[in-house]
Amino acid sequence: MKITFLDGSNKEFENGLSSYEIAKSISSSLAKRSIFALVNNQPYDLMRPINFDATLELITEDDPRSIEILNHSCSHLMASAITKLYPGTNFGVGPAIEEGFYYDFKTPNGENLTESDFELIEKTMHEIANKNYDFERIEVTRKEALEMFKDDKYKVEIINELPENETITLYRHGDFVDLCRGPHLPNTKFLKHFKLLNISGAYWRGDSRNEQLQRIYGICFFKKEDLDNYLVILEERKQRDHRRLGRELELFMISEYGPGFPFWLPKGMTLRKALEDYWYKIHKREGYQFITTPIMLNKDLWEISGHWANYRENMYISEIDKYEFAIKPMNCPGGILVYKSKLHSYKDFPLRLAELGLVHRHEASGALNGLFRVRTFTQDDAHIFMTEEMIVDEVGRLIKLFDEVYKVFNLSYTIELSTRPLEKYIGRIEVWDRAEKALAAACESVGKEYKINPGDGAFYGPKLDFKLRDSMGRIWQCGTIQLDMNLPERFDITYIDQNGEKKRPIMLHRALFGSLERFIGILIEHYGGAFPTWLAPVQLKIIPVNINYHTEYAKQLESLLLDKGIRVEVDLREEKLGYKIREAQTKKTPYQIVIGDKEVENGLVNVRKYGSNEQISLTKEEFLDKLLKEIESLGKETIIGGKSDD
RNA sequence: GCUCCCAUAGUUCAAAGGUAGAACGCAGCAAUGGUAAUGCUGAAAUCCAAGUUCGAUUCUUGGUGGGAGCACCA
Repeated sequence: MKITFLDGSNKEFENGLSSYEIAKSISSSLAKRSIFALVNNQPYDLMRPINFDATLELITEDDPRSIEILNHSCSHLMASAITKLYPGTNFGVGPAIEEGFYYDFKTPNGENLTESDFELIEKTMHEIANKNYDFERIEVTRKEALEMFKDDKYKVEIINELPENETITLYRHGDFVDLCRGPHLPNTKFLKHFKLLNISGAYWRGDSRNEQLQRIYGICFFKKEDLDNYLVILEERKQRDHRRLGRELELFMISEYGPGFPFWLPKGMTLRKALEDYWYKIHKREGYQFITTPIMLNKDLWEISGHWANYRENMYISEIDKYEFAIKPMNCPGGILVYKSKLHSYKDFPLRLAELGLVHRHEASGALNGLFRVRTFTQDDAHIFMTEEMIVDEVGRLIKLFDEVYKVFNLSYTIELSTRPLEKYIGRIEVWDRAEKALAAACESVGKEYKINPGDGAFYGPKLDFKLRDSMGRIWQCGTIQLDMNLPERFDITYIDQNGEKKRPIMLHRALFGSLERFIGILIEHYGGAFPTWLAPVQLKIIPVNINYHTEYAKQLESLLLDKGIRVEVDLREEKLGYKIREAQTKKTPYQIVIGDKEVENGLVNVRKYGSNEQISLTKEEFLDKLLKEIESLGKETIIGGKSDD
């Protein structure tokens, strides 16, 4: 057989040689370091014989692609250890994931394992791995597979769902055999530096109607230092957690009397207000009009909108004067009432009605998570009414706006286009197809990549979702652009076209931040609490060296800055200078100014930027001018280069 | 909602079947200072309910709240 290598060279080999043997013929150290191979770009076990002309790429442990194989094999190792400790355990699925691996299982007597079992499982894993078992690939028929796994109902279910013509493969190390597509490591000896991280429940096949299995997450690396580094990173992420920073920086709190109902503290409210001001400014520029709609409306309205039928279990409902009222879980019905309050012409389009709308949703208790998932939040919502021809332009314009705003925060994001659900959807398929094409075209028109998320659209229309990442690597939907083919019908909204005829407009929902709560949660973690000056709750701390001699000048400076809208505080406490400096730094105040004799005599300020040890002397006027420029430019122009926490 | 874990001053952590100790923060007093913690003194806590027990904050059960994940979702 002829094997072609990556560099384009090729060589004849005896049929049936494995990648390992081919590697060995080139260099024994290459063979040793190789983890798996890509044969005609298909992942192949290193020891699997090749019987045909093929291209061959050997993947060594230095290649990031090998880490997935390592983790996948480690999940098998864990399963073998659990089987040894709890014979008869049934296994669900056990893949490698972005960070590490997991395996779902159910012990024979249904006893639940806990974190305290990790030590023993890890020890057993090491014992098995140290036997240096080869991972053997075994091909079997469906019948053989069903016979082998007859005691494992999950595996039987999986086997029965494999396509008829697919070769069924098993992998064995030692006496443990698992149904698996592979590929795997050549040998368990690579599995040395792993750690089990957490345990939880997980529904079989990801469906809450099914029974719950146990899931253990773990992670594996080739080198000990990589594992150690990872554990340090986990620790650092905890330091960045917005719930922790929210408390330390006094931004928000959540009381046990209102789970999921955050309180904004003065510092957090200031930050939020800065964000809202920015939001108003750009939306005004983009031609939006602003409204506020009531947070509570009569049940009849929710019956028209369909929420009463479809969303009731998430709504807070109250009876007033014998009528049922619901607190709004969404702003759209209110926005539509505003639209319907007058007759509209095609000349009004696109009509953009924006609202910082406070909504309440009764989310499941287990879903709550700091500011990321709450039961009351403010959506930076807007409803846009237009004709179908306007969709591509308007959505393209929106994507550009979203991009501009996320760039201000240096946030990276991905776009997902969610299409028509397979079952639960309303409207005609042709309309859906056109709408989906329009959203895709809008992305393309502004040169943005998107991933298609088939079947994940809302029942009333397709949508573009903008996903941001938190410090734990979890992805959260923030921005969203949704076409609505339902509410315009239900509310019978119309406009008058060129010919004086009544027509049905297209309606679009969109949110840029998604919710202020979630977005600010993301920002807290993104900046690690060290906000850019324009957002920081306290932008500037003035610290007099001696409160008896320097207070007057400090107060003068304060009123000069306050007058320009700078958020400034003077620290007049009877504490030592070092103490106040330390606090200004731990609270991550963007700028601190120290006022002493030198400054008072010469009308100067001594400035230090957060994260920097550099001190700069400027005149008051010069400093103010630069500070205002920095704030005005949203941080693009800075006074002094300092460490940025992005 | 489900599985597992957790619950002690405002916060972060100790300790114990016989009512609990520290650090930071807070209050008072002293100290007047040049870039990350001045000293002393003080106030301050066992989430709620039932059970076991001579005695429970500790053990058991239930509730409430929190964390990780699943499911659900901005």
